[in-house]
Amino acid sequence: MRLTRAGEYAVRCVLYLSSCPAGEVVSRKAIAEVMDIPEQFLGKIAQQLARAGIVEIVQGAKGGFRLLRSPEKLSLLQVVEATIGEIFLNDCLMNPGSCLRSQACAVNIIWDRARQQLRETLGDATFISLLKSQSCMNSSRPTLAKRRTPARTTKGKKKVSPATKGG
Amino acid sequence: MRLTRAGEYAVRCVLYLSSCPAGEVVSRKAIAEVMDIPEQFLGKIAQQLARAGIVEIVQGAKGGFRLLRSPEKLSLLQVVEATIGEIFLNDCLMNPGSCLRSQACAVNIIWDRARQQLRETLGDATFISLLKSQSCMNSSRPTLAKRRTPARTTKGKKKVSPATKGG
DNA sequence: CTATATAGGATAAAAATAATCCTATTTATC
DNA sequence: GATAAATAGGATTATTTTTATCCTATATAG
Repeated sequence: MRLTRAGEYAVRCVLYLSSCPAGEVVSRKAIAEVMDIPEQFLGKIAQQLARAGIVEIVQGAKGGFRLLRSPEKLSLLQVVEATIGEIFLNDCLMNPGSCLRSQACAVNIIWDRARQQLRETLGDATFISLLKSQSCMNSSRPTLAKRRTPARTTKGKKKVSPATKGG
Repeated sequence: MRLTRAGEYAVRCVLYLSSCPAGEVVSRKAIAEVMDIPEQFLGKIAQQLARAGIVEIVQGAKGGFRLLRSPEKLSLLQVVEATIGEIFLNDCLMNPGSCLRSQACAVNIIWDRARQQLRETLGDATFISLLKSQSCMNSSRPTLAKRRTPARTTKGKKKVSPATKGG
């Protein structure tokens, strides 16, 4: 009944991209380090975000991910569902054919109502609104959301030192 | 992000007990057969329902389960949470200590709102209301919810024949 | 006392989740 | 074009969660 870690990582990733200048390519490594996501795993997650048209993956040197959607119009729901699939809360809804109990079933009507509320709540939460208020990043990383991509002036790779990670 | 099968089974079990005369002991086997629940697994689930004070387990010959709570005051939420634990939708809420991102985090505020709505919706759904409207059982089992415990007049065990199961 | 039933610990099987490895391919830069 | 920097993506592995099932013990009705 919980958001998977992949879903959480996806949100973190997009949250970070949303805090960077629009259209900027941010390296996978940087996102992984700053947002505390296993880098290879982030690669997989980004593929799903790319399939959903949320990010663009730029290969090659200086490659990375670019946010394609404006944070004003991108919701938590879109990012989460791009990653874990459409949200359902129970199985009868998921596979109506597999279960004789699906139609006009009072229990499923409740679950369906709950599902709709959940999706509406997540759908109303845009990334711009998440950034405006305190976001996950702020409490653990110093003023991260306000920085404009740390790798801007650095040509070579700038490894985030473990010392500063603790915050 | 879905209700586990154990949770679904628990709901089915209580739904069935709710359809029986108050205080009646219904055998595990009967519940398992009619509601299509693996019998041993139902045993485990019943233990959790018993710990939560929702059912009483009666051992020995003519044993089984008895619903302790009135279906008017018993909610889907209570049964589900007795089985799968308190509902959380993400992990920061679950283990605030383990995650620096928990406090005043916009993302978690959204998840928390969604969680509250979900719990409220499930909490408002009483078993009596589920029985009054079409319930899961009705579409797959003939008028089950209206019957008053089939094992009433039968002394020996009455095995539900596979032929009638198909509906 | 015997048959009927559930308890509950241990264990197993299956599925989902989380991650990692490694080769291939793409791209910027020299 | 060569080279280095990056990601792609299939295959694989590890871990955790879920879903059971086995089996001995124990309780109860008659």
